[in-house]
Amino acid sequence: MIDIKLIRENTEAVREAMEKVGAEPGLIDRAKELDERWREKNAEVERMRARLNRESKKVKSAPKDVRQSIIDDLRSLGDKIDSLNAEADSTGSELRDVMLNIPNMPDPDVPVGKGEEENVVLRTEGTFPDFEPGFQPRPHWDICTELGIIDFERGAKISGSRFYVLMRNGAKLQRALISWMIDLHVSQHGYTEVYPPAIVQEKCLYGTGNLPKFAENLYKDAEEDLWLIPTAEVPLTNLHREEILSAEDLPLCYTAYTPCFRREKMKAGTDVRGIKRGHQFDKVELMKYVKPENSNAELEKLLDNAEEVCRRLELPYRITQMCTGDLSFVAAKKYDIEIWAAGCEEWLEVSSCSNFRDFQARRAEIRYRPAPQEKPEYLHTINGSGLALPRVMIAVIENYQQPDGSVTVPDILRPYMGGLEKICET
RNA sequence: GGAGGGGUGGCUGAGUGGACGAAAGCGGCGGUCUUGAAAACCGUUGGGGCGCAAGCCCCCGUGGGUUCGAAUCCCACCCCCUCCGCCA
Repeated sequence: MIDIKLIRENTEAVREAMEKVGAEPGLIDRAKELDERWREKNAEVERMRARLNRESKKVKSAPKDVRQSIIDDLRSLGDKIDSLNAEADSTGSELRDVMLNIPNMPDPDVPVGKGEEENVVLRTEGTFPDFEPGFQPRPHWDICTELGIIDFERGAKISGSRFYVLMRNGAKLQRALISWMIDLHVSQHGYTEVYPPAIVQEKCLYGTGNLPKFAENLYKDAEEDLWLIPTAEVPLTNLHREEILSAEDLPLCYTAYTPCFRREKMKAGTDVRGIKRGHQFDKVELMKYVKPENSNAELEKLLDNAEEVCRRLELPYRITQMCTGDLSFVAAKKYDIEIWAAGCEEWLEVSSCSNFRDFQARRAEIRYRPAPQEKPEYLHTINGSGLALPRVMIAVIENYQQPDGSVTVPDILRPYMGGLEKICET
């Protein structure tokens, strides 16, 4: 949530920001109006309640003969308060509903643009694979089926479309990547390893901003208030929900491996081949709780930590910055890391690194105390993948493929693969 | 899933209808004393909302209810602990 005070006091600036991200402009006017109405009603309720409290204290010592009439008066005052308070409450919850649907404000340095096509490629890194002249690199679904390390048909048989089964060295490669990435972030970048629940309560998803707007992308338990996480960002951000942290605890840096579940309902029909976009996938996530004044720098560091995975795997990648029109609902600034996959000839998004500023912190009530005795303030949250497994697998398999159909194991992963140098048909 | 016990401020823990946003102790912060530190002593110390301010309102697991008035009484739910059952 953005600060309601911004809407009250800087209405025009908020309107401009909403224009840039392509949000419905009426939301701001609606919020402003509801806020004014709520404050009026609430102030009235509080004035009446003050009177009720004051008079109630007198009842005990009131002379017997007037006592009953005072009580009668107060009872009717109480009834009035109840009904006016109900109005105030419903206005308040209407306001909250509107606020929950207002997206974050973009940072001033985010390029203005309407959509995906106006994102900016900041830089391209690494070297592209050097295949023999005349060799046409193949897509991973062909390579992996032939090697017997991914079984698409049986995945569909068990669970339907957009599911697959990793087999043998395919499963092992994923496991190696997970372990190696976590080790890298813990030992080289100073993150704390976490294994959180992959099923969470609804309020967690409000905290991160997945709800109320994006329910159609999520799986949920039909009977209980429990939802499958679409990313580890959800449990990691809720780890400190409704807490007040002390300044010296910050930054808190977490890394977690979890499965992720997405209904992908909106994307039906696209990317159905291969393992690029499944309903279930695995991810190693990076997440930070930081002081507001450090969030710019911390985002750059997190991006660099995620990039380190690409560098050490020696994969070609590029960094793009999202324009205002392609920012997520919650992000104030966002970079994507995309790895080049030589077989399907695509830049694959393997990480989105975002600064949410206090947007999620406000929703999830995560604060910190700048100094002892000082008032708590909302902190900033930052998050990015480090990295998403299936797409890194695609890139490794397609970029390290050999003309004989085998796949060379990147040097850095060999210790995690029992020394295996090459994945061959088995 | 069944039975019993319990959820109060950073922590321990009192509080069974009005003077309680809450005793006391510990911890934290500030000060006195001291060359410095410790001890001792004094003061201070939860969160939120509205308001220029004075101030007012709300919060004792959560949500309802009773009452002029609820931390305190009633109902429902949640969580934790112990025992039994089941189970990877």
